[in-house]
Amino acid sequence: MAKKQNVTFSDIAKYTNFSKTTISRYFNNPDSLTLENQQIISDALIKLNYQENKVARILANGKTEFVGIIVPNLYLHYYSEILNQILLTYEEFGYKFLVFIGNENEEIERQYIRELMAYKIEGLIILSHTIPSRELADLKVPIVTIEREDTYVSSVNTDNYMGGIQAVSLLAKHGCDVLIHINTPTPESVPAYGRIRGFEDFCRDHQLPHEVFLRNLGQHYEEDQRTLQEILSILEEKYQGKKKGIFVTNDTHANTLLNLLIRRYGKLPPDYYIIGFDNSPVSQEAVFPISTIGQQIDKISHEAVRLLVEQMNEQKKRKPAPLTEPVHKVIAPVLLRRYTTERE
Amino acid sequence: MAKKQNVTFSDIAKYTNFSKTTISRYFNNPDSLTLENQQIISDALIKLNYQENKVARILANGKTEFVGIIVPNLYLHYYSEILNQILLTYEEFGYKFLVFIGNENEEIERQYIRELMAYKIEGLIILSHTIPSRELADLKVPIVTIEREDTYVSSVNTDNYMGGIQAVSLLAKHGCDVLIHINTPTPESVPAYGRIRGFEDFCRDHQLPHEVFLRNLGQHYEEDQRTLQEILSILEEKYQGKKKGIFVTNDTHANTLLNLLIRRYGKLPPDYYIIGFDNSPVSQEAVFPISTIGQQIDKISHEAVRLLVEQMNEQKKRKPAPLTEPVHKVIAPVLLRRYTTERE
DNA sequence: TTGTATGCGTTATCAC
DNA sequence: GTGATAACGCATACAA
Repeated sequence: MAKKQNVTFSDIAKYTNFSKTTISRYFNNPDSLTLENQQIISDALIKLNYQENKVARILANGKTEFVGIIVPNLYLHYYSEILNQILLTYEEFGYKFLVFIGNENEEIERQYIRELMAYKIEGLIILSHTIPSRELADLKVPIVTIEREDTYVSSVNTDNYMGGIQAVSLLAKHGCDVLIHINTPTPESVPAYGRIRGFEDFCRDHQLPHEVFLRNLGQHYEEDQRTLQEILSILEEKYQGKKKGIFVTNDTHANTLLNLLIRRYGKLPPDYYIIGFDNSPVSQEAVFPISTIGQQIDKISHEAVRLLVEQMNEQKKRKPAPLTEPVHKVIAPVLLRRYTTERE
Repeated sequence: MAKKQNVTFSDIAKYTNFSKTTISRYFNNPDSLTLENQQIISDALIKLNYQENKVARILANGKTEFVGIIVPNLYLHYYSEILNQILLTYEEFGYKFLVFIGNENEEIERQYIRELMAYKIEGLIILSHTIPSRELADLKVPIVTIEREDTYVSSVNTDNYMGGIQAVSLLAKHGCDVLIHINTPTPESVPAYGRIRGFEDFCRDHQLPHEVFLRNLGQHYEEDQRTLQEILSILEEKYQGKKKGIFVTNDTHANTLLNLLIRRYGKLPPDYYIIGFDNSPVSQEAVFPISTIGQQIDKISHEAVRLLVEQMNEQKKRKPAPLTEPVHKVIAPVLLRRYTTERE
């Protein structure tokens, strides 16, 4: 028996002696049919083995239910977990996600965006840092960014400033003699800069001895390790005998630092207090669980999609009233005390 | 000035005094136009600010260039890295990816697949374990699975058997008195079962004392830690004074085991040799770098997409000749010797 | 409650 | 090298 082409509304209409319109209505507004006729069509669908075609539907009604996502990478747990949580919102909102990895290349990312636009995405979520928000705002699509420069577009970010305060104040409360912050050089326009500001403001306000190390980290593990070892050597010499409270800007680097100490001393020496940021798995799975400022990734992701859905729904109205001002949502971080600050 | 609707081929045709057909050709077969006319159209596109609409193109020519992916989760680095590598193949092959998180729920995953089919995906990559390959094979789409039961569908897997052999033979070469394998209960149909077989075959063939522990791992870190601690207690008692070579089925658990030893002894005791599996970041970032059997995730992912593209291209021919037999590709793992086996 | 006619934006077929 | 016309499969205004 020759393989038939795809079954369409026409076939079903012919088979059931209804019109295509009625078949369409069966899917989009079943209540407008009699129960009896619903049953007839329902049976026909099974008999003919109908497979719906959403592409045709898109062309007809303009709603793709596609959302584009551009992530810098999935190597960092933070990004993969954000993506994880975003994808899970399909259950709640029904949007399908077209995902691209950013490549850190502006021109390539522009091409990705063009491609996404060609597929008529209804909204866009951006985590990569390359394209300025000024440019993103010009795209005629609702946009939400997460933890990146967001002057001209809506966004969801962790309250990094509060996180910085929480971290350093915990260290201060434990009576550390000197407060250290280790971070990478961060532009002030990036939300994560708030961690540095929070740290510095707190120390200044409370007149506490402190020092900030800004070094390029995050390229390769071995390199990061060397960089952190250098910082450690400086600390050992400069603050010998003092109780050192170290706020590291993420758990991965906090873990590297912890490991350097353990390799040297077989334990975490009593004059070191460490706290990281993110609550990524490594903070729990370290030899000694690392205190950290936990980002609520589930909330961030959910809020980002919710915000986007809101704007996408607005677009679907007869007379859409797009946002006049970008909306910036801020999610509070959570302080998690673990061994590296609470071991006495 | 009123916002115009989307610019279409009609508008361009009108503007340039060509027909829609010619505009279409400009995109799909530019060489069939004179250079002069190409220029005219090219200018018009810019002047009118044309944005291409691939949805309409899909409806007309049937090629969506969509590939569906179902991953169990992105929490495990293995999965997120596979996804990462798969997404990167966009550069090479141009396929767009619609990604779903599997949820470990058969019925939900079936719904995801229906949704993907409704969007006329050209191919499907499956990493989740819930739906039997027998059922997957019935979908009228090219399919490739990765590291899961694959009896009736094409697949790409690591050579787990060889990996098991490599791991245990390294431990044996170091003169371990007893060889231990820690794993979760694994059905024989899952490729990862090869690790157990490799371990057992090697030990049997060389008549080496050995023991396999099959325990439920991978739920929660604390629980895994308890389970591994129990195993450790057994080993300490049963094989006291003996040189123990332990092959753990993944790096995460190998790291947990290592941490338990370090917390107790402040170092890795000389009678313990440990090797993991996967070469995930944690194996490098552990206090002492963990030897491991590295999965070549880049190769696995690339090969999976390549295999899929091959089948998708076949489908596009006038008279497609689908595979009569599923193809099973196997990627060799790589032995990585690090501190936990090489520290003397 | 159901049907008719038309449109969505592109590609394919067949002419010229 | 270019054009007219008919698909592709569904949704929607309007009519009945």
